[in-house]
Amino acid sequence: MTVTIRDVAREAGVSVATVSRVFNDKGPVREETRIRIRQAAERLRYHPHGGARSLTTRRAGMLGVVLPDLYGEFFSEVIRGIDQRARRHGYHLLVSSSHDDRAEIEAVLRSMRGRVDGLIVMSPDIDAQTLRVNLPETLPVVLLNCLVAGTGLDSIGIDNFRGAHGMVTHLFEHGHRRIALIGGPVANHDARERLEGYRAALREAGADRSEELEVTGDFTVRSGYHAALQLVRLPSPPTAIFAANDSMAIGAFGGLRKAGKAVPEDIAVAGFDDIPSGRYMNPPLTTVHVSIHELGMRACERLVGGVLAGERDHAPGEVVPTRIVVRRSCGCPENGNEGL
Amino acid sequence: MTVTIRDVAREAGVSVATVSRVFNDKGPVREETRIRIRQAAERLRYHPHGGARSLTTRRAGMLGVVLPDLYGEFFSEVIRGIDQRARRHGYHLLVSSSHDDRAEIEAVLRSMRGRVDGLIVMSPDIDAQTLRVNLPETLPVVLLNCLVAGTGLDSIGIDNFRGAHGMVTHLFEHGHRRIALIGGPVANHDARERLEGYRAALREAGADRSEELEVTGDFTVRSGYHAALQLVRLPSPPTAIFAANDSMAIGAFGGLRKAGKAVPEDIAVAGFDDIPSGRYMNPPLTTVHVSIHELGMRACERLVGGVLAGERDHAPGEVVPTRIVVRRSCGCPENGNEGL
DNA sequence: TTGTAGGCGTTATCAG
DNA sequence: CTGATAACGCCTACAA
Repeated sequence: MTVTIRDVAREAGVSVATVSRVFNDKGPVREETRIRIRQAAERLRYHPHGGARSLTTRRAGMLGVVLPDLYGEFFSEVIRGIDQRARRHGYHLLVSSSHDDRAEIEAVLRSMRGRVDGLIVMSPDIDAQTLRVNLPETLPVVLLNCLVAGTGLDSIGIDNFRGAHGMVTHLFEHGHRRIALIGGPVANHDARERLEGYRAALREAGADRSEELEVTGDFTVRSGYHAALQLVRLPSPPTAIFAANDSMAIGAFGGLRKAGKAVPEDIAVAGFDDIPSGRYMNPPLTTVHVSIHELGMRACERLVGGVLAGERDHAPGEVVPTRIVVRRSCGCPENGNEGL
Repeated sequence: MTVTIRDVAREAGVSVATVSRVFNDKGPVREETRIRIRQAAERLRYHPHGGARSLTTRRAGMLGVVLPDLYGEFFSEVIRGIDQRARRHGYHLLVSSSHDDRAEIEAVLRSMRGRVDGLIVMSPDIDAQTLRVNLPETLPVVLLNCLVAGTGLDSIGIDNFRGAHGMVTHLFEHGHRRIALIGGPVANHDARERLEGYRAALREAGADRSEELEVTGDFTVRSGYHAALQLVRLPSPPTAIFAANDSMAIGAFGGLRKAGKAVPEDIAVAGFDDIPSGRYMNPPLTTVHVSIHELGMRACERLVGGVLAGERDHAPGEVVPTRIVVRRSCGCPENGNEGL
């Protein structure tokens, strides 16, 4: 059916070993026969079979990426970061979304076995135990934005606490006393850390803290919209809203507009993530910048570093820093040139 | 090193064949031994080796996706659409960005060989000839948004001409006589079709047509920004701007704001693609809706249909339709409930 | 119901 | 420089 190395060998009148040498630039081959083999291969339209190759070399040249979903700018960016680094090291990406379904993620992990040299897993809800059971011990893994609780697994994440803490403090310093939070899903790791950062900042600053100021969303634009509506209807509404991600902040824009409130004149808004479209909003969105792209790159470097070097002594739990980007939506004087 | 089927067989005191049967639910196995094998496998933490398996079964369970880049909402959406369909059919995705570098795309294609059961290729600039040469004949391929010119390759794309034509006509019908275009890269297939749609509509309507109204961008926000600036400075500036994609339209928003022009009061703006963030702009962006997600799904279905059925008689060149979505940025009365 | 053996397409080790 | 040949990990007739 398919044309194999054997066919080429026969066509060129040599052994398979020699053909293999030619296609791998390994070992000596007389120039003359090399050419003959190349020609034979071309004539037959032969292409080496990657799968078979990796069976013998014990190297797949492939990195697995498991994400909860493939939706939105965050994932797009993280994949891009990983990919960029991966190809630099000669790897391809095997991506898969798990939809956070436990059975499905197990299936995904199993199917990765024997196809990838390493794995980057982002699955905010899955417990690390499930990971271990479904993976061969020898497969290097880097966790992305997950709980690390005691597992020996390497990981990398965002400095959520500091980011949220910093933003809330910023709002406080600019006069806001009632600062509301539109939080993410309670089960989500990042969301929890951002919530804690928010609370800690409020506590330290001595600002209002009440349950009614904490609304829970699910990271979607829609949920931000509704949350904002809910907040403005409060007897004593907030003067500032901090959304746990940009999508919800953008949704909040819509809700506030709907409610006849101007941003930032009536209510200040800030987000988290710094997704690309945030800066093109009107007003441009103040947010906590996370270099998602860099997060992906670092995760990949970490994995490849581990794979190649077989190191086991990274400090597990690397955290990438965040940075506050002040644009117009919080009504504070902008501190940089974050325009076009 | 790694634990293989042989180890399990030994541990359970059976032959490899029996172990294989258990793991594939194929052929009869006594319940008792089945359990014994399962336990042995668990004890040894055995996981079947996908690569080896696909070597014998001649099925990789994997679909290759080759994209020019992984940047932005378009690619994110298209991958998502493909993935959703792929997993429904039991396939995983092997994604790779080619960066439109000819040498690199060849490397990618070669490395896909023997790892995937089919390929979805989006590479607006690569000629189909390059594809053929670098791929085994037997590998099913679906082209995405590419030139199809005579190649026997299956393909799917967007109805760019009709979309652009429709939007320009819409603007004309609402009183605009000087309608500018911010076009995409000349080498890009979609961009060319959109340009033609724009010109045809202008011609048919009898609106102004002049070179100065056609500015070339590169599909980035930044290029839209500069293009808009250039257009407003014209001696006789346009009353409407049609950008060949949403990103450039969003950039145009910025440029017009900078120039002190109000959208849509001073100048109407429309885009193409209907990326998610467009609807959260202020004003919300009028655009040509393309179901990118669906584009991905259809491409995948097409591929899988071909792979499974071995059909060779699709009508090649399927085109997914577009739809005009009127929001506030063009200043026309909205025709639907495209709000939140 | 289970085992044996050949093969999937490559690479790698040794002899020639 | 080149050629046999044994892996690589698994599946699948065919035989028992």
